[in-house]
Amino acid sequence: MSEKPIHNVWIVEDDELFRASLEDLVELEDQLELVYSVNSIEKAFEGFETKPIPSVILEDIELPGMSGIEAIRYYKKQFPDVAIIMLTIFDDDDRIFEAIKAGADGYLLKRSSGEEIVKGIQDVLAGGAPISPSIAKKMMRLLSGNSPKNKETNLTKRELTILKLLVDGNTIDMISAKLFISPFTVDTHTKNIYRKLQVHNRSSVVARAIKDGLV
Amino acid sequence: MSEKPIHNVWIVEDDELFRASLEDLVELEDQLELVYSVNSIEKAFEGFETKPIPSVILEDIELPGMSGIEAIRYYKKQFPDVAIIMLTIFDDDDRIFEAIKAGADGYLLKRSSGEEIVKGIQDVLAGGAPISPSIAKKMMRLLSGNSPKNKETNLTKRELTILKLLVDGNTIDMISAKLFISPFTVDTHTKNIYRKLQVHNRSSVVARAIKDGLV
DNA sequence: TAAGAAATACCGGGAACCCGGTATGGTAGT
DNA sequence: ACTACCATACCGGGTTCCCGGTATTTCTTA
Repeated sequence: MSEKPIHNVWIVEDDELFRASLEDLVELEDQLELVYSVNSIEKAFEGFETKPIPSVILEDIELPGMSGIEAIRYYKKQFPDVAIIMLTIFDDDDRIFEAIKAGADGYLLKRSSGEEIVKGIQDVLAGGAPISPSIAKKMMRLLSGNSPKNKETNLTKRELTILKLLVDGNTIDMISAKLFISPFTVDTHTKNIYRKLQVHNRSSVVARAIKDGLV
Repeated sequence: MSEKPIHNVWIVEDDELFRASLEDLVELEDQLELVYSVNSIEKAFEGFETKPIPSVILEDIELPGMSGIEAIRYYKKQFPDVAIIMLTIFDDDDRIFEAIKAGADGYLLKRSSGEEIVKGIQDVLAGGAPISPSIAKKMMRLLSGNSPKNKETNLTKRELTILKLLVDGNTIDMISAKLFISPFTVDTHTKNIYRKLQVHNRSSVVARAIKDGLV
């Protein structure tokens, strides 16, 4: 076996102190080489032609200026094989989902230990996706759809049944036929669902039902 | 501040060797107390009435007999506050998604180090969701991959704008007012959206848009 | 057993939707 | 210059929704 391969690392982080500690972390690892470290996305882009191709980019998601999420797409376009780790202060950041969709490979909290961050870099290089546990919790909620609100909807069984059929695009008459009840009854249930969910039309009820994981 | 709280741990694992090493791991931690360790789900259920309530259950997902995923629901029903960590040999296990939906709190590979498993237990106790990086990769694919058509819906810019407003529950007249265009125009766009997405009513278009991540 | 919730059923009127048309000016590409 | 597409605008007729009511029959549960 020969030497372990060396991996180039870029850092994009505007907090000077935090960036300095990231730099230290990377430099202390033998198999990592810090090749570019900047405080804005705009500067990062300037390195596209001049700096060594990165294997890993560490990027703050809360950067001022251009959205850190938009930037992900550009990095991936420029360097298709790069692994991107987003860093964030907050674990309840709505941008997590956006970043994942844009192609981020990992998602770590800034309050993670240095050890955890280094391990995260190794994980992405091995093809894994390092995720801080509290962020993973968010992701799992998204996947399982059990958003916290869904426990307090106090919809009855019958109302839930009808709600599912509404979400599937059925009209009142269709539901009436499928459940063998009068269309008037379906109408009544529908009105009650609207009242309980505080919406006033079909579109909103469908949107609410899906987003809150009621179906 | 008094002593750190002690957390009860159950282990459900049929591989005798692996179970023994899990037992060792737990027993070596001061704040963890191994209170029940069995090799099948059936036996685990027997402990519902007689054994101390667990804070954490470590369970193999590949157990013979009753599905480990079904078991999750029973544990959660019996002990609503318990944190469940599933253990698996394979990171490409299709049951990952099922387990998450059933309410598992964490998902670790058996090949994880003892250190990582102990950290995982601490993570769930802190309300997080420990996930092995290679499994997290799977999850992220599910999250980002559930909108594959997203790029090829051939909706125009304007149609997308109107679609978003439709999903938010706006009527044609409201959209017309917001975009400063005639309601007839909005109607035309809506018809074109219906045709392109092959749906025939508001509910279906909202459902499609949300589920396919078009909005 | 009395009260309350759930499920059922009905009516009418105004609003909104769905669809099949037709039509025109602008703009991007070949 | 021609084609294709986009965004805009209009009409009419049938369908469906939305909301305000009222009302009866189970269930459940305190």
